[in-house]
Formats: sequence, C-alpha cells, structure tokens
Amino acid sequence: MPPTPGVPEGKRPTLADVAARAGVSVALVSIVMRGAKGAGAATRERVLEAAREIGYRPDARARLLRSNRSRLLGVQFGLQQPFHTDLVEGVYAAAEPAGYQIALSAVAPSRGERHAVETLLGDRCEALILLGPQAPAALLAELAAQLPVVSVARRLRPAVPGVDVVRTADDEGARRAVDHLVSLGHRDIVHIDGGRAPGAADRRRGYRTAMNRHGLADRARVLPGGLTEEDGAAAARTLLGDDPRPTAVVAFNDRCATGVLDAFLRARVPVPDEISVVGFDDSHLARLAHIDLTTVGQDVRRLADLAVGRAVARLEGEAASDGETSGNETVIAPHLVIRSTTAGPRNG
Amino acid sequence: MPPTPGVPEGKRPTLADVAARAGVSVALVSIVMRGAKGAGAATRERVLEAAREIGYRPDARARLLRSNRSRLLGVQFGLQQPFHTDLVEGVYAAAEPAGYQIALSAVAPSRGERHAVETLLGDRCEALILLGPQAPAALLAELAAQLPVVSVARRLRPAVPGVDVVRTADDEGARRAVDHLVSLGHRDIVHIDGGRAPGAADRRRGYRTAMNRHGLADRARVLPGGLTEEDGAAAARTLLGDDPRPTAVVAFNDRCATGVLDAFLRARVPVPDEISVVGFDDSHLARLAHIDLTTVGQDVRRLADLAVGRAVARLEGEAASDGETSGNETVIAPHLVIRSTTAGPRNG
DNA sequence: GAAACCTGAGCGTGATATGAA
DNA sequence: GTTCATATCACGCTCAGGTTT
Repeated sequence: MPPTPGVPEGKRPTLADVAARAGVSVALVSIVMRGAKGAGAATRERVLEAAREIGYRPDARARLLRSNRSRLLGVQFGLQQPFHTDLVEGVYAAAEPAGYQIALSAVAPSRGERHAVETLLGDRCEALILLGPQAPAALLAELAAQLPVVSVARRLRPAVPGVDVVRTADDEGARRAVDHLVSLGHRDIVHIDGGRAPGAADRRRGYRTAMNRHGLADRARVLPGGLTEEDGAAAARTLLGDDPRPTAVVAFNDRCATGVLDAFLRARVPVPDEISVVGFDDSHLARLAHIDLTTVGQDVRRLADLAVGRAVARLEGEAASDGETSGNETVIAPHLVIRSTTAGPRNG
Repeated sequence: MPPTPGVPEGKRPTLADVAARAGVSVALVSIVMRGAKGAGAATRERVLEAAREIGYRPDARARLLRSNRSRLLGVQFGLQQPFHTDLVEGVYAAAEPAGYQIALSAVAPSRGERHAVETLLGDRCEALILLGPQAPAALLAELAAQLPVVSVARRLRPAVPGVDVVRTADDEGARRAVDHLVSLGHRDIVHIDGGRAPGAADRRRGYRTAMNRHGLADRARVLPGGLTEEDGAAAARTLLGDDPRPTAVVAFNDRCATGVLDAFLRARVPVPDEISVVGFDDSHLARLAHIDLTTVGQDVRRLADLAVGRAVARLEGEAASDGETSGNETVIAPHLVIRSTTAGPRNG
C-alpha cells in the first residue's frame, strides 16, 4: 500500500494530521468536520481540502466515545427471514434522517439472540430494536432496565416494564383474511399456524374469532405449521389427504403460504380454482409475479418508522405517552392485499 | 430505569466504578477483565464479583480506540440475497474463533455499496469482506490501498492489486450442470443467465464450453435472465412459447431457477418429466423439501472460512502467497447436488 | 458583542514503566 | 527473580472555556 504523504506510516490520518497540514488547531478541524459553526469560510475550505488530500476519515468510535451520546441504535434481526430483512431496510431509512446510526446484529442457527444482544450492548448502542425476539420476557425486562428496548412484531403479555412494543394487529389481520374468504363464498377454511412464533397466538385467535362470527365455529380447524416453507408444505400435504378438502387456507406467513402453494401445485391441485391460499406479511416473496400471493400486508415501512420513533423518543427524554413509564404498545392496522391466489370456491 | 447502586446516574458502569467497588486500581480491573496475567486469584475473584454486581460491561469502542488493533472485519452483504445471508452466517462462525469481530453493513435498494463501505470504514474495520460486490474495479483498488479487501464470489479481471478474491469456479459449475444433463440424455439445453451479476460471465462461458465439448455448439442458447425469481419466471415464459421446447434449463442461480420452476408448474409443464431444471448456489432455498432443486453447490462454509482467512493473513502481516503483493485469487471447486428437478428427457 | 480561533481536559480503555511484597 | 499491584500516558475525538481580532 502506498504511504500517504505527510501521514505516519501504517496509521490512518487523524484530526491532528489534518490540522498540521492546514496549519490550524485540532479543535478547529473538529468543528469543520462536524459542520458546526465557529469557523470562517476560507479556513473551512482549506481544512476540507487538507482532509481530502490526506484521505482523512472521521473515527466513528472515538467520536462516540467522547460525546456521551452515541446515537447508535442496535438492531437484532433474523438473517434468514425476509420479513426481517425488509424491516431492516426500513429501519436504516428511518434512522439516518433522524441522525442515528444503525448497528446490525444477526441471529442465525449458530448465533443466538443472547449473543446478538451482547454484541450490541458492547458497541454502546443507546437503544435496542429487536425484530421478532423470542427471548423470554424476563431477559427483555433485564435489558429494559439498562436501556430503551423496542420489540417489533412480538407482543408481550403481560406488558414488560420499559419495553415498547410496535406490532401489527395480528388478530385483525387473520380476521380480514377469513372475512375475505367468506365473502368469496368459502366455508371450509383452515388455518396453518405458526406455533410459538411471535404473532402466531394472535393470528390463531383472530382466525377463530372470525370463524365464530360467521357461524363457522364448528368448521374451524387449526393445523400445526411454522414459519418456513417446509412447515407449510408439510401441513399442505396433510390437507391433500382429506376428503372433502377444505376450500381455503390461511397460512401463518408468506413463507409458509409459499410452501402450501408449492405442495398443491405439485399435487396438481390448482390454486385458486380448487383451493384458495392467503399468506401474511406481504413480504418480498408474496409480491413476486410468479407467486402473486393474496396476503395480509404489514406496513413494514411504518413499523420501522414507529420502532425508530419510539426508541428516539425515549432517548430524547420524552416520558412515555400517558405519563406511563412502563411499556408502551403501538398497534397498527394490517391491510388485505388481494392477488391471484384467492377466488370463489368451485361449488360456491 | 432503576439506578444501579454505586454507579453515577444515567451512565453505564466503567472500569473505574468496578475498581472503586473492589477497592483496587483501574489498571488491575482492566487486567482482570481481559483475562491477562498479573492478578492474584483472590483479587481476580473479588473484581469479577464487583463487576457482576454493578453490571459492568466492557466498552468495545473504547477498547478498540486504545489498542491500535481493532480486530474488526467489515462485511458488506445484500439484505435480500439468501446466498449472502448464508455466507454471513459462515463469516460469523469463522471470525469469532479467530478472535475477530464482525461489523455488518447491508446493501439494499435504498442503500448503495458506497454508503455501506463508508460506514464500515468509519467503524475502523481492519479489513473489508465484500460479498458479491458490484462496485467498479477502480473503487475496489482505491479501497485496497487503504486496507485489505476480499471480494467474495466476484471475479476481478484483470486482477486488482491488493484485492484478494475468493470464489467458486463458476465456469466449472456450469460445465458440471451441463455434463450432468447430457449424461441423462439431454441435448437441447438452455442457459438462463445472470446478466452483469458477479459470476454470470463465467457461468455463461462454462455453459458454452461444455456445450461445445459435447458437440452441441449449434444447440447452445443463452437467454437473458437475472438473479431474482421474477427474472427466471420471465425467461421461462419465453421458453414455453417455443416449439419444440428445450428439454433442460441451467439457471443462473437458485432464485432464478425457482422462478423457472414456478412458471413451468403454473403452465402444467411437469418438472422433471418434460423439462429438467438446474440451479446454482445450493442456497437454503434449493434444499427445501418442496423445491428440492438439483443445483451446483458452492461450499459456503469454505468460502466464508477462506475469506476470513485471507483477511486475517493480510492483517497478521503475512505476505501474499508466492511473494506476490498484488491480488490473490482462491478458487474452490463447486459440486453438483442432484435432487429431484432433473431426469432423462422423455424421448431420450 | 460577535465571529474566528485556540487551549486544555477528559471520554473508557490498554500498555508500559515502576514499585512493593 | 517472580508475583501482584499501581501510576501514568496515549488512543482520536468533542466540548467548555478562554483569547484575539
């Protein structure tokens, strides 16, 4: 690597190097680099030029160390979950205009939530945004005692003090899915659930509520599923053996629904002609032209905005709304996205 | 939040707080926390206990600031690419045993590679691991002048000085796919390519080479594709209009192949009965029971290991092998994973 | 008085030098 | 000499306070 002129070998340039080159004090360079006021236009230009020449780049960590604010939001997410990666994108977009940086920490089979959170804490994040956390409430409470914590898409019952929750009304989402199917003429509607996944309990409940309301309580049926394609496909294969088959399926999420779709297609059971399928999330997957899944949309951008907003509000010293210090819950409405995997039943 | 006893309000505990509580010097606490030698067993225990009591946690940033080594590897990856998220998992697994931390920076539609890299540099990463970077060679060269850079899955021709490349032999992978199909009796084999995506050119070339070798040069046909399901589905729809149709497709990657599969299934063209499909990557997707895609496997774990290994080797001062200071290329062999989307042609 | 600049201190660590048992 | 412990400085930066026009 070619040594940069005027800079000690092997070290990246610092404020001091820029200062020396521009013939000003370190503090002044700091002012210029931050774009703060207190420097003349001419000097400012000279400093910026010097910085450019030697390839100066601010050290984010030193910066954070000095100012007691770090302006860092820690985000925990599942590497393999499209809904999470969609959310991460939204969080980036929401955080940067608000003047916050994002530290990402992934959860994967070989890397648990505990580990992910530890890393974020070590990085001096000011707040934690946890996407669909599975951690026990006690752990969340412990974390909340140290810094603001926002749980996205995971409801906490009972509420955990200090943990804000931002989520979609999962029960309402499931209800809308059922309402839609009933309005198309369906009566035999099955729910393939998400087991213990965040949101699964509410979606199950919403499904049952809606079936009851339509007088279909005795036809309600919940099949164990999960949040992957495999889970959906397995459940669908069970359905294929039924006689008569249900005419519609509400799946836990889009991945699960995709698995259902695929199992049906392979068995030559046309969707939606013989059976309708509804997903949940409106993730990237559902929107793909060749899947084109009717699904319950979560407003990802809004969830991300709210999550960042709650974290920032706590940080800027705003008391939780209602003067309540305990956990706050923000629930946003889902919306049904009708695509091509639903239609009226054959013998409607 | 309940104030921790013995710690200044609103601040997280520091070495000094632990020292005060344990009745020792700050330096000694530092020694204990690092597990370095130079502390008595009894004192060590006392310090650790004090630390536990007040909830002390080392400040990663201050730590990095002080030691001129940061032991941080910056990883740039595509949020929506399963192959990348698989790789990230491997990188985590490889880095931590080697004593390095990972800083993640995502690339998304709203967040370009430039931005992603800037963040990593600001975090004082010691080296950059770029997954499938699309950045121009000039930019990579510029980065490599500052710190070790490893490009994963993106070949650089001509080699860029200072940039190490770790990749799968894409051409060989495509050749193996074709060989497999030919051995099954196929002759009309189409390639749906990846356009300008990393690896696409080599896969195209490998496909053509193999077709030539089998004396099928005049049947070779490359359709423009891409790296998403939509791209694959679009290309597949083109094929559906052909008469006669090809009997086999080699897709650029698994996502693309999945799109192809889906388009065929929708058109009631049975796979593999009427047409065989081969993917590339052996990503999570391909392994799902209901997709069960024959594909060219990239050894993700090995790629990740090598990428981390190259970065670490550069950092630990090892000269590049062969005494060459310029970019080094490590190419690993792909392997064919035969699943259920390939079979002999009908009129074989 | 304001604008432009500088000095000095300190953020939480790690490393070295030095001293005491 | 070895083991344990401390004092002191430095890392790169920001900020409060001072000095000069």
